Amino acid sequence: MATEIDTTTTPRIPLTKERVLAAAVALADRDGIQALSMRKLGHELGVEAMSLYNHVANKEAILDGVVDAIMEELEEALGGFDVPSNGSEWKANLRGRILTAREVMLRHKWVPGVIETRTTISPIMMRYFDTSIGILREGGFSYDLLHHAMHAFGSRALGFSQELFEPDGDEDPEQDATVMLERMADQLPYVVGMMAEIVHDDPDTTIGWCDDQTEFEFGLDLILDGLERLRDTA
Amino acid sequence: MATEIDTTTTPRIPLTKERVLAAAVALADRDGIQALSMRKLGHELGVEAMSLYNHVANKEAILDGVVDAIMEELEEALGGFDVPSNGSEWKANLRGRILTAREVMLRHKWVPGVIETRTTISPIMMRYFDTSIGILREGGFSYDLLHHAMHAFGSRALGFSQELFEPDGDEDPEQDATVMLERMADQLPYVVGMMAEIVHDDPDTTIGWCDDQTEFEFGLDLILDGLERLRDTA
DNA sequence: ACCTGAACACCGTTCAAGT
DNA sequence: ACCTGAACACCGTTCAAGT
Repeated sequence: MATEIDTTTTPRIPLTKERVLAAAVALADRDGIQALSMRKLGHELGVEAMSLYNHVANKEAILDGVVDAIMEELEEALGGFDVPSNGSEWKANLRGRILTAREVMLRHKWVPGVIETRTTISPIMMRYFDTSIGILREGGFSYDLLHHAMHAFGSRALGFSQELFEPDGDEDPEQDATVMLERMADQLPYVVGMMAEIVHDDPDTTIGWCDDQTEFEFGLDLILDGLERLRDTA
Repeated sequence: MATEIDTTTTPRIPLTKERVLAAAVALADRDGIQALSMRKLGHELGVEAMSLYNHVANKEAILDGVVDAIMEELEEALGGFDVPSNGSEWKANLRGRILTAREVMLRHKWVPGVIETRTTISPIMMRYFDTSIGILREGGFSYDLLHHAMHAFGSRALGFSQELFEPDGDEDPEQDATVMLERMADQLPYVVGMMAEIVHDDPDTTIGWCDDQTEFEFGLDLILDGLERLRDTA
């Protein structure tokens, strides 16, 4: 492996939980989340898989740990989790914080998938949500409406949204969406109609794929605007 | 296993792809998605795991297949995928279809997780989306706006939303959200404030857990209302 | 206190062999 | 044509043994 430490010349750096988690993040960034196994992670650190158990309880603890490591990266990117004092600017403030979270997630695209498998909320995650809630509260929302709002955001509060059917890297052209579309065109009148216009709007791309950033911001603004309206009519 | 076929008395029903997929759905319904392994599925059918490969290409094909089986169940629940002729009722029609999809997903809670791992859209899924798009189109939406709308719905179009941190069945009380909340109360002023009011609103439950159905419908209506407004101001 | 090697109980999948 | 048994290349994890 490219990043393996040369144990013959390099004096052995003692293993710590922090080093294990940092190596786990690096491994997932480089080779994808499916490459994050105890054996491969051990190999990356120049150690047997079983040695890792001296520093973390089990693999679940590693997955909890890497999510926390990413939350720390987000806290740094935001300059700390704080509720800004200009409460009336809640919309721009929340929007900006969510788009920063999105940047962090785009740097570690495997993180959303791991977050979805977590069953507990860690303290740092809780602090992130606390200040998100705080921004809404200082923006004049009732706790009742703001609670609904947090549910409405869902994963968007953390900067990602479920893009259903993200096409895989290894593309079998025979079961490509384009091929199916041609073959089923008569059964899919509205999809065909939509595609024709999307492609027209975006002449650079052949098959009119979507700009994820634009779509994310569209959905985010739809929710933010809707919440503002509910706040003002309550 | 309770549902295993008694091969000594029952004449052997020939294995087919349909029987394999039906058994896979039943197994996941009963024991959870993690129980759906080739070996266990074979055992359920009174056959070795390797026999399954005579009827499906591999495990991925089984996962594709069970999603399609659920989509067929949805098609039946909806009485077919059709675009109703009363286009002006688009909002109620789309809302009703999505809530029906949600009922199907609640009958098979493991399905959303499987859908999230799919990389291709199957023909039946495509037909579902085609008619969803059709409802919006006949409701007076431009293809451009309706395309954004589909992205904004995300998984909600299929009746589920990413409930972050769904608490697990096996609850370690020490890392329960309640315990952490007490311990971190001073660092989480807004969460504490919100909780105080949510619990007050809902005196039946001790810790003020959320009604997922209510929250799903809130988010859904927020998006539907926002889209209607955009359609009318465009 | 930390690391290792062997082992256990699982995976998905292949392949040659059976009927 | 369909099913089987053995095997391969992986998993996470336990445990006794090393230093």
